[in-house]
Amino acid sequence: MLINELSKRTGITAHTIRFYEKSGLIKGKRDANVKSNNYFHYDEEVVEKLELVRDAKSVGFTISEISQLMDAWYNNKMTVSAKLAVLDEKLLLIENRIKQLKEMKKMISQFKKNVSEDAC
Amino acid sequence: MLINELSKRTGITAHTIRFYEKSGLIKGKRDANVKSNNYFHYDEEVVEKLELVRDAKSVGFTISEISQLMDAWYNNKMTVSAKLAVLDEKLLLIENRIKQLKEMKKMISQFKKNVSEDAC
DNA sequence: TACAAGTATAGACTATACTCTAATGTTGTA
DNA sequence: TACAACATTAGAGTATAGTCTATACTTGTA
Repeated sequence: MLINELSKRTGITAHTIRFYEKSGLIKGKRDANVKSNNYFHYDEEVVEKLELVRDAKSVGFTISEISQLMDAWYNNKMTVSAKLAVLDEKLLLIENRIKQLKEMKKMISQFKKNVSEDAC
Repeated sequence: MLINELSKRTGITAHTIRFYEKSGLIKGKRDANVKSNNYFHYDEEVVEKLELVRDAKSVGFTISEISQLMDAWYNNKMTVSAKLAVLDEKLLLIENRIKQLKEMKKMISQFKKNVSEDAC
């Protein structure tokens, strides 16, 4: 599919998709048979990758972290142990963030209680 | 205390503290008695606030979200129900983020399994 | 009193992650 | 064939959150 369809499929604008392409997160392929244009073609794997990008971004991963994660996912040149190392690192990061969020939640809940009591 | 001490107390650079002051997150007071300078003085509440800023930042809150949160915490002009509304909104945000992080964790764990199996 | 250390303000600079514009070429349909 | 819709690249612009520099004044200590 071309960029416009990819954009519709993922809900990510063509501009941003091109930005991700420049950043190395995804790669479109050019059709060697077609000589009249140099349009990029994207397959289902790219759709999958963009969905991963969206999920990872929503939990606060940076482009560079997502890039590492994608390598562990799709890069066949990485050794298994290198992939596992990246995945373990990200798991740890996620667990820490969950822990901090839970503390924040406790704090805010306590705060709600204080605010309510002050009102009486 | 002056900015240098505040910086040491919180581990946040004086530059960043001034940036937070400009952003409206904290407020130093000037001593009306002292006329030779216009140094800002900070109290324990500011230390507390900066610690909150640090915690909130680490879980992905933006300056503007933190600003809202601080208002619900410290602003006496806000009504109780307005404060509770802000706090509830932030709680929801946190819960969503935790949910997403847990999904991400599941995904990465599954991925670890796949990578390990592929290796055999 | 000299002078190092601290403080204030304005504004320039950086990094991240887009977002948009301009220029130019290609494709598909009335 | 006209022309709207779509594609590409380069590069400019925006928002967020700092980070740093320059300039100038103040304070504390040898």
